[in-house]
Amino acid sequence: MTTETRESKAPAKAAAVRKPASRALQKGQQTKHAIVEAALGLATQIGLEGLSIGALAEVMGMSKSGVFAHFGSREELQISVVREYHDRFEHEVFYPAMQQPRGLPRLRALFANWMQRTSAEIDSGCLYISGAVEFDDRPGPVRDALAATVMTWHSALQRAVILAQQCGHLRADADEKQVAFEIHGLILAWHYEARFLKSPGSIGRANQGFENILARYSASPSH
Amino acid sequence: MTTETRESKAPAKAAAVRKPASRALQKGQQTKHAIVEAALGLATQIGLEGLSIGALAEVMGMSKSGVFAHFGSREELQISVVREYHDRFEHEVFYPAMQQPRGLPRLRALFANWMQRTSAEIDSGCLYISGAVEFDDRPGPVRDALAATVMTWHSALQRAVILAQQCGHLRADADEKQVAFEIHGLILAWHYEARFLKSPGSIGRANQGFENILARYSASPSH
DNA sequence: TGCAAAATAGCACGATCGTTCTATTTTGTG
DNA sequence: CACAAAATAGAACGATCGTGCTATTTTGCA
Repeated sequence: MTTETRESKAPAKAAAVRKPASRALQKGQQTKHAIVEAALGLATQIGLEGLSIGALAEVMGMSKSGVFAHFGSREELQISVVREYHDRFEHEVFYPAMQQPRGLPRLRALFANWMQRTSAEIDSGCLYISGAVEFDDRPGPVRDALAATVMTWHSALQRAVILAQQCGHLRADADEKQVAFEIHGLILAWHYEARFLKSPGSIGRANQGFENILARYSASPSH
Repeated sequence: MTTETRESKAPAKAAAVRKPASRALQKGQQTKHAIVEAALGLATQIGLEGLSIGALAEVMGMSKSGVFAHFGSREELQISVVREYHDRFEHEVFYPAMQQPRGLPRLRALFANWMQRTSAEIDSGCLYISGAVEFDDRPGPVRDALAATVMTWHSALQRAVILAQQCGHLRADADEKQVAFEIHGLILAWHYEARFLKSPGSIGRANQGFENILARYSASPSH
């Protein structure tokens, strides 16, 4: 759940030679980050493909070329948005759950944080879901970045399942991919019904479905 | 699972006065249908929003305005595509399953046909899924048509669950919305993993998940 | 075979898109 | 303060979009 070797364009001497405290030619970086944040807000609403530099410039109160110069291409902007989303997802879902003890507590925390994250996205939209639809047959670096990010998260989820098995909380013969698949389905169904169909009660069905999955794969007898 | 009162523009006398057999000013209708079919093919690949009249005209070997004249607006074209998709879904998934006896056989057939349908869409894309993402925060007649169509299908699925309960195949205390929710999640997760992530084995996980759901809500003891 | 009507083509419009180019302003630092 | 470099603005480009307008072709029926 880590992604290294980014921002390779930054000159190495920025970290080597510095005078007062630790600020080195940062004005560009911080407005770039502000642009990415605004772009993420737009992308979660209208999608990565619907994200346009013109609309982004208007939100930022800048000129199109001023925004464009930070990325060099629309694709690079989209990739930056994907990375920003990945970082937020990591900090809001993954890291907090990692502070829970291994096994069921951590798995529950992962699901609860995931639900909470998606809950906030019922109004704004989830980039992992909309991006998957937009780029499922559009090969290129954006799709690769998106898919790599999602698969990193899925691997983390599967690892939590395996740990729960090793702790004796889940049946040892359960397939961690199967468990993660079914959990993923609950999130997707919830997002679909809540955000698109706007059917009430879907959050309860997602939570109930999670309990059903735990009960099925639970190591404890009966129930 | 029926949608009446469509094609209201057709003059009523077309069905009243006819000479030879039963063909009345049909050239326009049949090319319109051909256009909608081609549009559906495009929309399943690049989405309803990505569907452009120019690209559609090129595929059809027609002029832009020639295509446009059949619909009067892009929205009307999109709605026609949604209706065409609905019809196909009905004929490929719903109607064949209705020939199975009530209860588990029919529910299994619904899921199997749904899977088969989605399986064919791993290459082309599913309009109910991509459309939901594209129009989840874009109100208008296209969204309404899409949502109504999906909810019709969900109702049909829930009705099949209730029938299975009445047949004694499923537990009477199960919530049909909960069962349909979990089944829907399996389809969504499969579509996501197969079409976007391209992870192998996801079809088996979807089928396994369905068996898990049936086992959970089965009326028969143990198992 | 004619003739009205339907179907289609051709053209142009304003708007928006990503991108490039060249000025101009702002920044950080000697 | 001065000066180089970074950051931003402004204008323009070709392309594509949906749509309206007017011709032209094709159709169906007397």
